[in-house]
Amino acid sequence: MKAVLPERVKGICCPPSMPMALTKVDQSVEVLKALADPTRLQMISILKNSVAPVCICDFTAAFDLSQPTISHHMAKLREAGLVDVSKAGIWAYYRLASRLEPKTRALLDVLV
Amino acid sequence: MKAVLPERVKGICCPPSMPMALTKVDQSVEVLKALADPTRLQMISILKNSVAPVCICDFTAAFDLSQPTISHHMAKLREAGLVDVSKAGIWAYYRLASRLEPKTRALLDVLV
DNA sequence: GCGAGAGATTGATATCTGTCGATGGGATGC
DNA sequence: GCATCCCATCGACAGATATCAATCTCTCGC
Repeated sequence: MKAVLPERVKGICCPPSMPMALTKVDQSVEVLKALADPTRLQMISILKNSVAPVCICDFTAAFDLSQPTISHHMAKLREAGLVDVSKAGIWAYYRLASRLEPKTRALLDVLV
Repeated sequence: MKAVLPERVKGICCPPSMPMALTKVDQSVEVLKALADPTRLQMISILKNSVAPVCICDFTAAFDLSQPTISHHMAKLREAGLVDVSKAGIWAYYRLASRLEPKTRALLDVLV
C-alpha cells in the first residue's frame, strides 16, 4: 500500500476519480445549506434538545428577527426535510423530523 | 418522561432557552458554509479518499470550471481550515488538514 | 358574521456568492 | 534574460439569499 505521487510532466495532469455520486452530493449539499446559517442552526439545536414541540411564536420571541424572517427560516428547514410541523389552533408547533435519514441524524448528533 | 405541551395563553409565549453558545454556532456555520457547495464537497470527498496530496491542476481538469473558480473554491476550504497546501515547484498540492477539530473530523466522517 | 391574533406568503431591497476573464507572482527551462 | 507554465488574486457581473413591510389566510372568541 505505497502512496506513490504520480509523476508530473509539464502540462500533463491526472484527474482524480470522483468517489462521491452526484446525487448524493446534491442531497448532502441541500441539508448542509439548510444548516449553514446561524439562526437555522440554533433553531435545530433548540428543537433537538427539546422534548416537546416548540411553538414558532417562541422563536419569533427569542430571536431578534421579524416574524416573516423566522417563518422563512423555518420553511427552509421544512423544505430540507429537517423538521415537521403540526398546527394546534392558531399556533404552529415544530419538532425535529421523526423520519430523518440515518446520515442526517448522525450529522445532527455531531453538530448539536 | 412525559412530553407536556406548555399551556398557551392568548398572546403569551415562552421563549426557548438557547442551548448552543453563539461562538460555537458561528464556528460550525463557517465549516458548514464551506461544505455547502457541490464542488467543494466533492473536493473534500476526493481529498479524504486520497492517500497522497492532490495537485490542484487535477481538480481544474476534473471539474468543468475555470481555473480561477477552482482556486477560489480551494481558498474557501483553506480559510475554513479544512485543507492544507504545500507547494512543490510550480505545483500546489492539497490535502485534508492534519489538525482537524475532532468534531470537524466526525462531520466529514459522516458526510464523506 | 365580525374582529383579532398567529403564521405563511408576497414584493422589494441590500448583501452575499459563484463564476469567468484579465492580471500578477513565482518557478522552470531555454 | 526571457518565454512559459501553474496558481493566486482582482474586477466585474449574474444569480442566490437574508431581511423587512405589507398583505393574505386561517382559527378562535364574541
